[in-house]
Amino acid sequence: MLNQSARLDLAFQALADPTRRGMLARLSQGPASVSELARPLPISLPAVLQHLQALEASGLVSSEKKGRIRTCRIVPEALGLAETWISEQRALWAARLDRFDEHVMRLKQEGKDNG
Amino acid sequence: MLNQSARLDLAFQALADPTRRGMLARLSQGPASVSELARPLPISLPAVLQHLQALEASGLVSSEKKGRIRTCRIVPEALGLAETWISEQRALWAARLDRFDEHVMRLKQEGKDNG
DNA sequence: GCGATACTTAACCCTGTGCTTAACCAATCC
DNA sequence: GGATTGGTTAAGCACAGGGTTAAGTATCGC
Repeated sequence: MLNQSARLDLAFQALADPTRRGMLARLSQGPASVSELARPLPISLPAVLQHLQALEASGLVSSEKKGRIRTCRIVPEALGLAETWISEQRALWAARLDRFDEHVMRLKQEGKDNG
Repeated sequence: MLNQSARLDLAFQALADPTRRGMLARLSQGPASVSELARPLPISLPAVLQHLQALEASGLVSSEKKGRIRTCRIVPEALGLAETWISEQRALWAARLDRFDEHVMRLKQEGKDNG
């Protein structure tokens, strides 16, 4: 079992590559086989496999093999983890900014009082 | 000037490390000096510097030096880019899921018609 | 000025990532 | 059943990432 932080590592790392984001974008329009994913890409099939493994390790994508073709699909919940982390950080930051605004206003007020 | 994809690369890559996420979390509560960022971390100061450089390269953090201390702060807009990309993907996926639901319903309907 | 403080740079090490080619296995197709 | 298609594994290579120590530079406080 992976802890939260390790899962975020894998998710963000998976997202940090344009090839993998491209594969993800393709998959967000529907399932695809490995060769379908590879077709638009300028790299070899084994390279695509490795990217796919990174995506699966991160939980962003799942796949299953039937006959000789492997079908890949997006796992939507996984993106939620990353999105949640980001929006939490933004919330924290926003809360601090609010306090800072108050602080600035107080400073301005003092400026008026003294000038 | 960096294009969108390169900026996403840097942003997600910066987020893909627990040390950097920790620094970011610290900074979301307010500006800090380099040594303040380093204090809770089990690594050397140069290592912290390098993480800081990664964060600055991604645009997530900015810093300025005054006297001998460098003060680092979050750049809130930068997180928006990453968040936007994720939510766009989710929107695409959701749209496809809707179409899939329709499809399933149509299939069910046909099942009823034939059975 | 002198020592302590706060970074910064440089040089290096080890591991991980992204890619390749070559060879291999397993389902289809004719 | 032999060729083709779809995927997989293995081996190897180049380079980037994350860490170290050691040595430098620029304030600050006395």
